[in-house]
Amino acid sequence: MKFELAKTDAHSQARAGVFETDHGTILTPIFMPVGTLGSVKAVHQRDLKDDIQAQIILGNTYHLYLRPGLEVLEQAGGLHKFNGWDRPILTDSGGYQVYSLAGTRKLKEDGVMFQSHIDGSRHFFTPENVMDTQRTIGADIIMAFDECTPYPCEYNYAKNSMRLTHTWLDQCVAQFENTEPKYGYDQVLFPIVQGSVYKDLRTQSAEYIASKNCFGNAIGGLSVGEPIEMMYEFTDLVCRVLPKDKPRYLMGVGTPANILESIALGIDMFDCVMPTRNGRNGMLFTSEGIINMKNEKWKKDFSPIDSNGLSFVDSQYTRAYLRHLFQAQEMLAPMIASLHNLAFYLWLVGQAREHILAGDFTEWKNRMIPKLTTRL
RNA sequence: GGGGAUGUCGCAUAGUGGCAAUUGCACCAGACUGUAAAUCUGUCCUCCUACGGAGUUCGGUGGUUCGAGUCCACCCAUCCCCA
Repeated sequence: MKFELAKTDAHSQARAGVFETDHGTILTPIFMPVGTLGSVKAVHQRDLKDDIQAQIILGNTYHLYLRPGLEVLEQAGGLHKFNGWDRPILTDSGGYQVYSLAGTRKLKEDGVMFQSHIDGSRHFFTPENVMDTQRTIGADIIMAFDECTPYPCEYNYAKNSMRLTHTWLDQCVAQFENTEPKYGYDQVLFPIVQGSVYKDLRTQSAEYIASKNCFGNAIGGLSVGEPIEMMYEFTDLVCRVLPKDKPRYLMGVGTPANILESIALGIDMFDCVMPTRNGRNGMLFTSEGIINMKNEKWKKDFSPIDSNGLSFVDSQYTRAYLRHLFQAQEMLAPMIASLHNLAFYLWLVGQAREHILAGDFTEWKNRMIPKLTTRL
């Protein structure tokens, strides 16, 4: 694998890069649709690939481990073969589930005891077995096992949690280096910066993560409820510490505006459930603003969903019809909305890249932000 | 013509003396940031100085009662059975 910067913006920290994997090239900055269970909810692989040209998608270790399970995934020949997606895949380690499933897990020094949300069965995740699991899933990019701290978070908790994440990282790196890919293509490991919203901890964590000299680096523990300015502040702080020549991944972010602002701070990779989950719930992101498709005001709006949109659904369907589909709870509604939103997110990061290459990124970004946050 | 039953906030329901009144649906609005989410929350009689206050409500009219959706009388409407 290879990551190279094609251009760095003169007026911000934004960068345009080329990330080459055995499953194809990723042009950064990039947005990665989330496909937790091995499927981007409500979206066909064909539409993801041919229509909106997603370059990489996510999967989740915790979910895939529980179902369908490692035996199935291994026999299938890995997740790519199993779900028919032949472009890159990144798997989250389950670190986020340590946070989101706080009610059904027990945190220990050597790992996390999870109680399955599906059948209540107990499972123990360790840095080592999480690496093995991700080897078996066959993700191109593997995430270190971490603890995503909540917000707010006491200093001492954040400090101890960060230390635990670092200890686990050592174990992850060792296990990763002592094992081989299972399906004949390369895999890389990304460690994750934690430290909550404490400057000294974040700095310390970023330095530690950078010292491991992994292929790329990720920032976790943000966008968990803290004020948005705080998220930018800490993204900026961490980016200033992380090496410039390696890809930077801001986990779980975010709104279209969040993404542009974070690109300006030096982030290359994003993932977020927002375009798919909010899409399923009737929210559409467009270049003119945000639409709540369920609102009565679209009842008789027979204009296209998004006249600037690049997906076939944007011109194929009208707002009135899509609202009708949501009202009637037709399955087609979340499908259309998800595809539209993902198309928009990918268009947005693609445009960001174009403007970085053209040298007018900041100007373009500042022009876009007010539109992105408008409520139509 | 005779007998029986029922009328509650859009629809459907709960409520047999303290009730602006249960629940579901619909409607309207909001939330959602490494997915326990095709989910969740709020509003849903009217008005206001709106985590509070005021006014009008349970087919109609009258009555009993400190107090009535609830009890009584009559009326109206609907449904069922027998002619």
